[in-house]
Amino acid sequence: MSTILDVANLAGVSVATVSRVLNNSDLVIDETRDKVLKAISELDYKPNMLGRNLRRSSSKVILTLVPNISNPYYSEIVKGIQDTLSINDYQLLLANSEAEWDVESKYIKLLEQKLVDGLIWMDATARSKNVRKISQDYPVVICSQYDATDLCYVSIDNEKSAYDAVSHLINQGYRRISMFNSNQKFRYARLRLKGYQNALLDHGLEYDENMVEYVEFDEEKISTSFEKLIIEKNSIDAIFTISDFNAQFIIREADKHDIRIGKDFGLVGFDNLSFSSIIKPSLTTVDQPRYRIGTEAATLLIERIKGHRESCKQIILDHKLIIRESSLKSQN
Amino acid sequence: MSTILDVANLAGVSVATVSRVLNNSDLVIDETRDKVLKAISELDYKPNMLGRNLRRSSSKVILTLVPNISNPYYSEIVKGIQDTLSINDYQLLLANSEAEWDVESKYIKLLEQKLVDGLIWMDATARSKNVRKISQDYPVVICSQYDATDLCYVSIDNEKSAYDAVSHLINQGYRRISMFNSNQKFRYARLRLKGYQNALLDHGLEYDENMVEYVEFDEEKISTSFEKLIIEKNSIDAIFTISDFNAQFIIREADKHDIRIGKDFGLVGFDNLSFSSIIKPSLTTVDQPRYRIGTEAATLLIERIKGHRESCKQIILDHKLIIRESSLKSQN
DNA sequence: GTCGGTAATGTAACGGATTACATTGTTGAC
DNA sequence: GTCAACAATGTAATCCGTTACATTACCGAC
Repeated sequence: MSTILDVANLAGVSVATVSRVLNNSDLVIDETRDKVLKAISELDYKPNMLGRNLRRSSSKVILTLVPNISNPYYSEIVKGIQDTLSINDYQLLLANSEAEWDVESKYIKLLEQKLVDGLIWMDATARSKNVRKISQDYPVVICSQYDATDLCYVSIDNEKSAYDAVSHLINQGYRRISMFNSNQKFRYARLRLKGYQNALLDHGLEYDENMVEYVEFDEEKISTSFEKLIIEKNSIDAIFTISDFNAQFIIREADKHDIRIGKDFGLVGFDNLSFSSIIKPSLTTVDQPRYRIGTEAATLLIERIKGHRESCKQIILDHKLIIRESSLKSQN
Repeated sequence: MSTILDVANLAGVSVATVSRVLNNSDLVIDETRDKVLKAISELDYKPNMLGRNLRRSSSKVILTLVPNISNPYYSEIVKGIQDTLSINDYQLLLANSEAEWDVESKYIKLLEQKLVDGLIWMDATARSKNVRKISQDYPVVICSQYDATDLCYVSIDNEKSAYDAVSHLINQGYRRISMFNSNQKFRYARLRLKGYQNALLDHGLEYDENMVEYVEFDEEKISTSFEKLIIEKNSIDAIFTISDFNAQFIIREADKHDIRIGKDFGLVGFDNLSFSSIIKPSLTTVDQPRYRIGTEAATLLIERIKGHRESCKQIILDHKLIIRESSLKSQN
């Protein structure tokens, strides 16, 4: 593996000149440049970024932490991030955080250790204290809603969107509405729970904590929870679930039990994943401007890296309730 | 941002000693170690990996190129990779290659530039020549089937698996079988096309290139292709498609046209994605041992990095045709 | 012909860690 | 008491680029 010195020697110039050629400085006359380029191609020389980055203390690489890359919700956000970064000459790398602090913290080390220049952190599960600490010390943008003004984040209003979804079910005539939530380590999960509670209370319904199930993104747990609520309690008539991803499993379960979703049973999902319009019944869901979340986050991050301290902003984008078949109610 | 020198000064020792503490050398007496550790925590010192990696010329980071992270097919492979790497003290980063050489080549630079130690390259779309060149020069494992013995790869037998799928349709009684393929830049797509052709010929059916559509993973194109084949030609009675992902859209289209899949129309997908057992009708598909593909690839890569030149192996894992409702045929 | 200015290139410090080798200090054998 | 052996620590070279500053060479103006 050849180094810049090898190139310099072969071309008969100094390393400085080679470096200038590499960095397109206009201080090199064409003749010299040609000699250098010839040497570079002859040796098949590739600059070692470890050296360059050490000197520049920057890598032009951004890391995005995704709790679960197999959840299509995130991929559209990532696309937004990718497009924005690539325009700005940054490269994007992804890491699957599994939504676990142990994993998250390992990847955050890449930031602390200067291997990446910045971090877009989706649905951080770390404690607020940790999140705050890290994002004070390094360029970080969080994709989820926080209440602090000293953090950079992009999100929808999770509480309000859950409120809207549940209110819709109530307005349709459903009364015993369960929530299939995800782990409370997710801030969005806590916020949406609040929205669920408030919607119930505001419409004169009682909040019963036994009606909330915590199921993660796991088919089996959903099946168990569903049976428990349906069979043992035999009383719920609708579910608001944290993700369309879960909703597909709920539909399947309902089917097993001959429960007709969109007729005697209401279902509202979240995220407006592509299949939600395709499955039967089509799924009422809350749409987030996912691509835009990505572009905004990337833009914010780049500003922060450039050092605009004042760029620490909080961006809340609009959500939209998309009403489809699964939340209709037959008049009986 | 403090450096190892700051720590050394504060602790009243040399940088060498600090480095020894950092690397758990047993050449440091407890008293000194304590002083150093105290200084480290006092300064909140984090070793700069750019320095360390430059010296060690290794980053302990592996890159995996995924054509499309939103395709759940890849996520299970990634999980296998992740688990294996993490046991071996490597970190995994992902990149979305969009299955485009322009993007791929940008990320491959990270390898050439020593920012990552190795690459797992899924469904490389680069020309064979490029793939071969890169994988000769750097530690690379390819996840897809190649015919060369000088490459490291892990895959199923794509040709055989397509052959099996199409033979199954024929055995069920379907005769006018179309293939919805993806872009021929994918090697697996070319191999599966071969399998499709051979299955037809071996069963005395004619191969008609107009029966093959190239649709990518795009709902709209699928819709167009479907209508073209169904309405204009009004003659196909089955589809073998390259991915379950596409199959879901085909099901939807068929529904629009009142075509009863699993009765008068056969459909076989590929990959056995989680939803394929859930949708209606449930989908006949080809299962690949995805997690295992990941673990094998990661194991191979680590061996290559360790320098076992002889570790350049080709691994072909077993596939399995999973027969469900979508390929049944009513007796009429 | 001399001088100033500038264009082109070179020299060497630097970034932050690791580590071979050098140094110091301690212990134990004789 | 001397010396070898080894433990603990320090010094400085090294990894590979970048870039401030130094140097050289050439030009035109006077």
